Amino acid sequence: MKAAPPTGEAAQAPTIYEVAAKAGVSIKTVSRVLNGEPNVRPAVQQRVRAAVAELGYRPKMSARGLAGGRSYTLVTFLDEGLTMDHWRIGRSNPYVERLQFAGMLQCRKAGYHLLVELLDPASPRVEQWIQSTLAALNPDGVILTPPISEDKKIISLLERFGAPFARLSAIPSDAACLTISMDETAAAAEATNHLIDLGHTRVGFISGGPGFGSSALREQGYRSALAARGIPIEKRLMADGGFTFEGGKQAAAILLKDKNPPTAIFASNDEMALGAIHEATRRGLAVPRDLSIIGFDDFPAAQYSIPPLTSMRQPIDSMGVLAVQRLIENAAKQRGAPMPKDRAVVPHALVVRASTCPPPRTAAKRATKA
Amino acid sequence: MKAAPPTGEAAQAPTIYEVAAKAGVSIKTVSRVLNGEPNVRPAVQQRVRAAVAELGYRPKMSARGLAGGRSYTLVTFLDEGLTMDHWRIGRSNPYVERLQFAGMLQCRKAGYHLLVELLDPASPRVEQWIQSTLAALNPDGVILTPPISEDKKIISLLERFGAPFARLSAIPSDAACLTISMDETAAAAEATNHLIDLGHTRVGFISGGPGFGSSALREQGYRSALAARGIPIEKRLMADGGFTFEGGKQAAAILLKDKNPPTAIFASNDEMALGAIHEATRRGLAVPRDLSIIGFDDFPAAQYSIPPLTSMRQPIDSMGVLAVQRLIENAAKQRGAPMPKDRAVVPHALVVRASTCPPPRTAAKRATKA
DNA sequence: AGGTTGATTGACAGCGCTGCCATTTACAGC
DNA sequence: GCTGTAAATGGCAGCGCTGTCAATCAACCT
Repeated sequence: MKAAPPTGEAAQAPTIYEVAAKAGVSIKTVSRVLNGEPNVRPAVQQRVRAAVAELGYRPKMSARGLAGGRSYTLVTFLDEGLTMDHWRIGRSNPYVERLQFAGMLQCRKAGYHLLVELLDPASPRVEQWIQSTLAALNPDGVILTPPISEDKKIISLLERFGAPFARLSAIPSDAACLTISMDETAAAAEATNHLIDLGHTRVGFISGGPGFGSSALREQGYRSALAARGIPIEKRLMADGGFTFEGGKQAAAILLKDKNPPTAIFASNDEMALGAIHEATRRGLAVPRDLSIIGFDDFPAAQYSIPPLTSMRQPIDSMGVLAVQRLIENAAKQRGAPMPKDRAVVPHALVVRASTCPPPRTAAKRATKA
Repeated sequence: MKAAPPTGEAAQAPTIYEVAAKAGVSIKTVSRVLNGEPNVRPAVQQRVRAAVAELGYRPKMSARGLAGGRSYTLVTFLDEGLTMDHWRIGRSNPYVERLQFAGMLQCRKAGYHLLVELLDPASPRVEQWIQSTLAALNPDGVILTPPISEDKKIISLLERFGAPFARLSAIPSDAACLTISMDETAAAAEATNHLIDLGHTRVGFISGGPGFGSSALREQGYRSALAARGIPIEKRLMADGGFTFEGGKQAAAILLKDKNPPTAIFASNDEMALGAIHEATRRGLAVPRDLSIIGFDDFPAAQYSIPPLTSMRQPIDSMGVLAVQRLIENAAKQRGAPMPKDRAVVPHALVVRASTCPPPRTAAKRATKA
């Protein structure tokens, strides 16, 4: 009487017409209830919900996307080169894994879906690629992971295309987007202080590669912590590890073969810290007895290393959840509108495990093999 | 002249109408070219492709999905409980990670997208949940991972709903679907033989939990290998590790505290093998000198353990690629039709690293602490 | 040359939903 | 009781594509 299904056949999956018929309302009212729009009497809402439940109805994503402009989809862009490298050598990428999963769980709560795409910022056709990808997927929001989250070109492209996006672990810029990160500098300083508090004065530092904004920030934290304690900053106590396990190993090798090696090393991510432990162990140094090592990020692997790694936690899960939340909120509020410039700082925390302790009494006692 | 965009305004993203106008053909012809349908003159194809390239056009997924019934989307179902457990304790799940990534890469090639969903087989509303999820997403195919791939109920549900699906690492059933796996039994036998060939006669076995079809198969391979060599099968040389690190540790503890402990252990997955190494080391046993340990799966972590783990490779990447390929082929051939019952076996391979070697001369020489 | 077949193309109707606008209904206020 | 206003609904036109089927065109027969 109110509305009839256009198809006279028993459909495989129920459509909004069936629900409307069963509830005795128009499809538009069903739509209202489903989308939480106001001005539907409680009694009617109940009837609709009952019909929905009975039919096991769920609106078809593609139909919603086509009609409403909202795709109920969020996309995460990963750096193609970085990801493929990880992939080839069979290393997992905890950052991506945690982020993706946390994001997915959060999306689920809102009936959203999270897609993952690889993006090669160096490709000559990035612009075209981004445009067509956005067109095809029509995502309600985009999540940028490092190092892409720091890429000026990508950022301005996304801005130009008017896509709401969030940048993770990045230095705030004045782009119209949400930037989510921890206070890298403060956290790095705290990590360094942990070592100093333990009694170390020769504290080595392994930095990450350029291209990652956090790299510079963490180094700055290290420097400022030393400076604040009146400890001189020595170039020979610093080496680059490019944020990789191998790089960390090599950097540690350089630091440790010095005539006057550090008694503690702050590696600016866990992978490098693990590499450093590996290298130290290989050289016959006991960690932490002979050499304390602290990492950064507190990736899952940190708790299972030997010895378990002391690290500064970067709350990736929270960042993922927050990004998803805000992106969805934005989409719900004003479809298609870019996300207003904003900044969110998530709290970090020192996680003390077994890879750090006070320095050995006599530094000379250590036996350092070539 | 042939076709005009229905909207008189400059759209944000180009639609098929713009392309058609620019190429001077009807939208249907553009559609044909884009979908590789036959019967379009080469000259016309070229014009269309040029227009597509110039505009950076890509068909909108939702429109395609709505109109054609194909969503260009594949869904992977993960076991909710298992996944959440991994998640909470901060362990990564290499199986899922590799599968998902390999699948994603393969999807990309065909313009497809891979979604990941959590499914709780124990929920009283699974049926409803699956139905509505399939309705909402309308995926062109579903990938089932263990232990869900073994779940009778889920399988029959999927069959009933007519969704084409692939089961990974599962024992073939007579459901209308593709079953992809390695020859678990043969592989397990080969792993066992590797140990026997090395000279071991007391070979322990750590089994996985029930619910995983591969668990029984691997144990069978172990048994048959021993039998084939005339080595008696002893209950005390076997323990259950539930496919987890902790379980592997505990199982190893049980095996090693025996009066006449094994000189080698075959753990039926890498996680347990790593746990076994951990336990052995904790007890003062050197791996592999005092105790050889072989794993199964050859997960990425195997190559980074200390010592690097000898393992039997399960080609998860290939399985993911294959599943995606076949599912897409099926969708292209006959939209909506269930996948014909089929079986694919992917090749395994022994990867010898440093955790296995001949047994010690005198077993009594070993010092086994409680 | 007329007819026939098959290749090539276009017209058009939806797919299932939401946005916009019209309509109806419910309550105030006077 | 009668407008005025806001709350509740319904009607309907698409969103951008693909499927179906009809129309056109070219080459091939007899």
